[in-house]
Amino acid sequence: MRPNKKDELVRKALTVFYRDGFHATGMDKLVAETGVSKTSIYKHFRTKEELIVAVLKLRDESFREWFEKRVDELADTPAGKILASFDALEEWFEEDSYRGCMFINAGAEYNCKDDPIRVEAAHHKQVLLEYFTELARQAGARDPGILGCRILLLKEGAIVTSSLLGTAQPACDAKETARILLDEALKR
Amino acid sequence: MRPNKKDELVRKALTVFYRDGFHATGMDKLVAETGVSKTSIYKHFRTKEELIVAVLKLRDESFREWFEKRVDELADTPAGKILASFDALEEWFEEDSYRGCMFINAGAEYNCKDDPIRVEAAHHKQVLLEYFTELARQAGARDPGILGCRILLLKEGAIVTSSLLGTAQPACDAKETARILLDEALKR
DNA sequence: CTCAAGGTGTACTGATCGGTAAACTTTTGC
DNA sequence: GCAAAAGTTTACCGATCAGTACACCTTGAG
Repeated sequence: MRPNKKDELVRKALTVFYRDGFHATGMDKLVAETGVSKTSIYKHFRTKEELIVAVLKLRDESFREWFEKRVDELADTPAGKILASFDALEEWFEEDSYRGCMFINAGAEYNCKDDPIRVEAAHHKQVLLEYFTELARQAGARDPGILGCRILLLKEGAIVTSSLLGTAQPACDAKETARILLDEALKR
Repeated sequence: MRPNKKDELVRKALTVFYRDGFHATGMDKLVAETGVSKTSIYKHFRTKEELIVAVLKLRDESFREWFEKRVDELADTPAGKILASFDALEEWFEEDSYRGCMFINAGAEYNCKDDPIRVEAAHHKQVLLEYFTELARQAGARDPGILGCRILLLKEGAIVTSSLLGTAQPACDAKETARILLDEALKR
């Protein structure tokens, strides 16, 4: 299997895991949906967990790439980008395939706190926090770390709420809330 | 099995499902941990899903009972109760057994949008939204519905973040954020 | 005491779980 | 062109999955 075949396996596995969940997706289903035989899968990944970690690494990379690119398209100023984040989220929520945040879902299924899957999920959130904190700094927030935390809270809340309630509305609520926090962080 | 035995089964099943997850908890493990034989379990619940729904109904009831009671103990005024919500959450986050929100976790594992498990999860969030909205109304918020939404976003965000990052800190961040939103909703 | 009714534990079902052994086919290096 | 290496297929492993058949035991009524 050529190296790009491995990437394609991970890419296809990502789709299935995201759609159906981790425990609910057996290796046999993965074989059927990716077209890659089980033996080949186990040539590249020693266990299902290892495959899941690879899937999460890809997800981290591609989600952030998409998100940051979309935010850059939607706004020019740092403050504008913070608000535009929620427009980008809204677009995501409205996709038919939207199934919440894959890292939150992974954390829900793998609870042992030093599980590599959970570590990967925590890492993703940490990197997003740094992204928002950097935007907050560029926007001139009084305390960029605190504003970053707050924006992250709104983002996570919007993801969970929109997923469970089945509406993209929380993205708008979060955006208006972010506007208030931004004002507060810039005044004086 | 006497009726209170059934409740005890659901209570014990709740502990196991919350600790280990839904798909990762087989009926055999449930038999071992509850001391109730499989035959007896299936006398009361036709399927595992039906048992899970019963567990979620109990969780909804007991969580809200604990939460609202704790908030009432911590504050007297409606605005104070909104802020005290995050103190109550912080206490929850610090429990050793804390494993995030059971409804978010359930939604992560059961993605089919009309699955009764998912419906139960959505219902729980809806009821909490009404709780916060009512507090916002009593506090004299300009638009109680909007403030309620925002507080809910903060709560969900804090739950997810504290669960993945393994720290109760997001409860404090969310509380300070709620204070800003409250001020904004009361001014003028 | 007897007998019926309902709750219980044991042992099992076929299906699927994650993972592997070994034969077979394709690709690669020389 | 030919052999070694890499990838694939098929068939299988024991364990566990959700769910059930049935014998057993307890209980309450007469």
